Amino acid sequence: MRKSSKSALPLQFYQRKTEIVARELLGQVLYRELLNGEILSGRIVETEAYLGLTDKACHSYGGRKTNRTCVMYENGGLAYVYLIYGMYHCLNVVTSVAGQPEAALIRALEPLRGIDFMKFKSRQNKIEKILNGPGKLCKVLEIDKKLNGHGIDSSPLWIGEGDKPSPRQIVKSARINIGYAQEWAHQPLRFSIRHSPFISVKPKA
DNA sequence: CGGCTGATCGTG
DNA sequence: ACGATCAGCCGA
Repeated sequence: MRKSSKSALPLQFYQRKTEIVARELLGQVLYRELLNGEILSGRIVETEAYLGLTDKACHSYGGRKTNRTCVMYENGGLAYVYLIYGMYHCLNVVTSVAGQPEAALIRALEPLRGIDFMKFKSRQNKIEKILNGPGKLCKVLEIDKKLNGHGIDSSPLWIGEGDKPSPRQIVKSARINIGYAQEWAHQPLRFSIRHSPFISVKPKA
């Protein structure tokens, strides 16, 4: 009997302040059911908050509403998946309420279920390096634009309860690779689990 | 370990 | 043109 998505977090979880959601996503578990029925999963260890209209690093900055970004304008709880650098995808969860185009980027996971298969697929034997980056986790979990707009509370892609870190285990730091965002570049909008070997980039001291 | 580079293409 | 990236390669 396969795990159902009944354990998924309710969509209301995402319809709150984006920093809160990004922080509380730490420790929760992302599930992906593949076409062949296989279920892969990983514990979220690193996220980033993107704060919409005023955030120069956010795709919806200044109210940009395009084919790519329009899902961010929906109510929280949908997947926002986009292509980056012509070759990778990034997975976000839309946060806040309709008209507030904000999202939380899932940056790294601790592999849980389907580890052998994920090792094989990523040709990576070190468990810490299988899902430690937004592009890598999308590749291994087969997440692409076909999942854009998918409700994150049901198969084939959902998030369920996991082992949450204590408040003191949560590290806030600057977001990665958004140097162009000027004063927003150094805002502490990245959340990670302290000392986790599964994160993408170690926060500075 | 840290820094640099090319790959590759949808979006604006 | 450029990017919410990554693997590979280089030098220390």
